[in-house]
Amino acid sequence: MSTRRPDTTRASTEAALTPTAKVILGMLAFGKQTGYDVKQFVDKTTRFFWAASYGQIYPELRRLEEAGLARSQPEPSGARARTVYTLTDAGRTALHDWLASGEDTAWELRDEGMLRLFFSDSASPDERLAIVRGSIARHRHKLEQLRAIEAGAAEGSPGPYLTLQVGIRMTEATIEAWEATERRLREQTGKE
Amino acid sequence: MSTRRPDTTRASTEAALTPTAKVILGMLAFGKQTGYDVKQFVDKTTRFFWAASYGQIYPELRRLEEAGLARSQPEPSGARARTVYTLTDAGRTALHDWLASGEDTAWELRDEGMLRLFFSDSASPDERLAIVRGSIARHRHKLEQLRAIEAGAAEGSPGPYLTLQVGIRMTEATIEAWEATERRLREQTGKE
DNA sequence: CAGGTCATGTAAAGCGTTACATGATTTT
DNA sequence: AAAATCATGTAACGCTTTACATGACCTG
Repeated sequence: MSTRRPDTTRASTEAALTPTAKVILGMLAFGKQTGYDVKQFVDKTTRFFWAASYGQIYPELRRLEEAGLARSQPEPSGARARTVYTLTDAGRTALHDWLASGEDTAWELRDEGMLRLFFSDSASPDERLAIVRGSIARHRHKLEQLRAIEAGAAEGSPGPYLTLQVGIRMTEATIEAWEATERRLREQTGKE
Repeated sequence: MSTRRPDTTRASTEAALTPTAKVILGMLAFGKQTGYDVKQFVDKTTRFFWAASYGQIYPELRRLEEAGLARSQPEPSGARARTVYTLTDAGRTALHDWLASGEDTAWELRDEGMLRLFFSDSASPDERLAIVRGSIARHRHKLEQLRAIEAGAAEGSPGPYLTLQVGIRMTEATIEAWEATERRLREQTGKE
């Protein structure tokens, strides 16, 4: 098995998955059924590193069906409309191909706290300290949320569990990095 | 009823700064002069936590001037067009207000490696390991880039320097977190 | 004189959130 | 009976990248 690049020849006729398609495919494989379902679970789990909104999810579900990666069937609960989605074989393949292809792994961070610190020469020492403390507070809050998930997380499925562990360690370390900065600033200025 | 946005209340008439406005204001305060200049420096420094493209920068510079936060003057170098921007007092104030306001500190991460790990129950153990190793490789590469910046970074201006330190520590810890996951997987499967 | 850098910009497309709108069902 | 949750969707808007287009200046 050589390192097969996405050949234009055959088999790769499929358009690349959109970002939201990736979560949805995964969530459907995970047993999630409706758009609502997917959204709830995203908000409980992946949101820290991969968010999605209804405005993306519902249209994308339809697109996935058009593309033959998912199949929908109406399963109303009483008189309440409800559409259940399942992966097709093509969908399962697409998910697997994406998981197995190490290509173009997106990584993107938008951290306003870091941007503020970067420009903090335009602020007073006290304001700089406030920026640092603000970041610490926010990351601590995030850590609490992650730990809350941890508490209720069965170790049953390794994927989510391992991911949570990485997220927790990353966040702990981020807090430490910011705390080190705080210490540095306090030492320099001798401030409280 | 009209969608009332918090505008016409005098005291803080200024519309909120767009994301790109924040980098630009900071960069101008930092002594950067042209759009090109701003872009080069962003790519060398903040890009890891706050990116910006020409397609945003040039229009935003004009908007900032319209809003009275920046002033432009043509300073061609020879026959080559060149527009130099400077902060106005209002611009300096806006920058400072943003730095000092702890409100709504955006933090957003998009990490495809984590998403893959999350869904890796749909992959084989070997593929899961490959996902983890891919993440490690990518973060190591980023760390190298950060260290390269560090080498050439004068400690002169504390803001950028402190930010770089935070970034380096964060990245180191992220690598460790992923390596711990790799170890865990190797222990479980007894794989190479 | 070729290739790199300086310098400016635009158009189209993609991605994403927010806010709105609707109504059924379940829980308190 | 009210409030929360389940469930689906759209329209408007905002942000961002990508790809294109142009041309001057500098360095080897």
